[in-house]
Amino acid sequence: MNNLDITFHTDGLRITNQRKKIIDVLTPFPQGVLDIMGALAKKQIKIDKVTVYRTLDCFTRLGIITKTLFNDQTARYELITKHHHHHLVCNCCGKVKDFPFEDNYILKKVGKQTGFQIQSHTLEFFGVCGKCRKAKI
Amino acid sequence: MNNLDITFHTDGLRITNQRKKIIDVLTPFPQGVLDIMGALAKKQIKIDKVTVYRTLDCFTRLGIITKTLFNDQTARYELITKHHHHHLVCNCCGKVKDFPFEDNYILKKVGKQTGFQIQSHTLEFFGVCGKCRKAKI
DNA sequence: TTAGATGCAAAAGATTTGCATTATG
DNA sequence: CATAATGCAAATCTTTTGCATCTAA
Repeated sequence: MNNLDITFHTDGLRITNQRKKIIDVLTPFPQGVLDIMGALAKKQIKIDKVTVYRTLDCFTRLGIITKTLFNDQTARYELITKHHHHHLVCNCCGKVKDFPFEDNYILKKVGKQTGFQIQSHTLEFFGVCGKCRKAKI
Repeated sequence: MNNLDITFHTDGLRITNQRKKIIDVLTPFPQGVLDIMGALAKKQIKIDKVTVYRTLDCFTRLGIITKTLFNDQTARYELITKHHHHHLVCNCCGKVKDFPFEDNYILKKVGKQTGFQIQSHTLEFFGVCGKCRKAKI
């Protein structure tokens, strides 16, 4: 019995073929539902979009992945890693870069100052990447 | 001639009645399109939703307001103030609190480390506010 | 066997587009 | 008067819901 089993079964959840396939294509890098469907398609796997949405919601509630809204109004999902990081999104080519940022300090500070019990936060940077800047000159 | 005129006219934009009314109800506090429509309705002002969207987009491109996506998948707009701040959103009652955070240092650091030219960033905290926490006990 | 999961169709909700009309500069 | 802005209808896009069927435990 591995960690995944334990996490799932405590909530009466089931490990299905679809869930296994979806977790296989998830990464510690933010992907939209279309990205995920595409990754599945590449492997000749066909899973209904609704199932993908429901699975991602399930994984999010279990704390396996995080959901972040990007500026293009779509949600991105990524596996949670020990080292929490944030993102830089290029407004020009859409490339996404990780940016490690130690935010424990600020999270504690915010909680103390405001009385809020912080459940999640988002920190995203948007701009133009080096390559696109050069291309414009 | 005030600053608003200059900003507008350099782009061949026009100051219309609708734009004046909309700017009147904008605040240095994030509002969704429905909030804005509501604020207008309270003043007996009827402006088409599409016009509101187009106006907000125009103001955003002019740098008068910022657009941020909240966890409920809708965009919020707020007047840009000298003192940039971030938000705490209560997942329970929806209340939004400001949280001042000096981020010049981190912005510069991110730009240097990654070669990105940062254009905007979002930092939002989501959790449960003090009142809702007490209410749950 | 039985409740949770899936897939299809359809709904919902936010935002965008097309186009004829209006009004600013 | 030229053209930017508006309003209406309809389209688009992402995400959610309902429901019959399937399947993991």
